[in-house]
Amino acid sequence: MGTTTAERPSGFDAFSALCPSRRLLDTIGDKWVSLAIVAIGLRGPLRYSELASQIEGVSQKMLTQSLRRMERDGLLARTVTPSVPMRTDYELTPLGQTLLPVIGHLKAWAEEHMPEVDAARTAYDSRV
Amino acid sequence: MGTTTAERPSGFDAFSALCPSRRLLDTIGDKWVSLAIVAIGLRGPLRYSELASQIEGVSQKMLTQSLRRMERDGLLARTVTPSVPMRTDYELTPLGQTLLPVIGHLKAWAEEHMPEVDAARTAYDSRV
DNA sequence: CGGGATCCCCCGCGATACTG
DNA sequence: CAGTATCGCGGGGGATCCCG
Repeated sequence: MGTTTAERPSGFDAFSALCPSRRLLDTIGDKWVSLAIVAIGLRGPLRYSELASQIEGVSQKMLTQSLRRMERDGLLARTVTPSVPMRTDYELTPLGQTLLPVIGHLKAWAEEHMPEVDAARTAYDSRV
Repeated sequence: MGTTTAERPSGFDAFSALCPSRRLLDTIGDKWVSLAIVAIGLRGPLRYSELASQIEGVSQKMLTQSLRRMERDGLLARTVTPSVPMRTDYELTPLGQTLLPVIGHLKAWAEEHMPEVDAARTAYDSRV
């Protein structure tokens, strides 16, 4: 409020400590959330176990927790098929789909610029 | 390596647990890193104190830590002017500038879609 | 298969104090 | 002004067990 940021037509500003958009920014920037969005977005609806194997190294707890939060935030839809054994599918909602390209670029940036970042680190570490 | 992800010309894949790009993804998705990138990118070179006031609620420790990591990763350049009192300016490197639009969209998405997310949360919480 | 519930440990992070 | 160093705790997150 006090500090004038450029324009923010939405009325939300992540620079503000108490603005809810800051929390949201933190959520969508999360590692597991990002990978889940991209995985589901690229591969269509995915089952829980497919997500777990796709996102290597994610613990059961973190995966479930992330999926729940994303469902609550309206980013993805959960469909349970009560067969035996049961089956659960996750897919992006229209809202989640608008986030896909954004996060897709983030992940792509990390993969594309890894060599440059590595070089920068080596240079930085060799100094002093 | 085992699981085939689409294509990855770079050879890096954040879905892989040990791939360094996963750590990088985690870094650039960080709240403080994101806000710092956007702040510097939008306002030109900024001094330490300007960043601190711009990014409300960030602690000295986290701000310094984030800036150091970003400098090491080649995302921003640090210029120290040894006057009295001293002065330090941070600006984006060319590499950091390529990241700016990506993170800018992330922050913008959070601010623009906050109402929809809020509505989704209310709907979710009212069920059960 | 797709989770929920618990335990527990580690360290991220804030608060505080000091320095060039 | 722009940091560094240290302490202390809260909770994020892994491991484990169990259930529908």
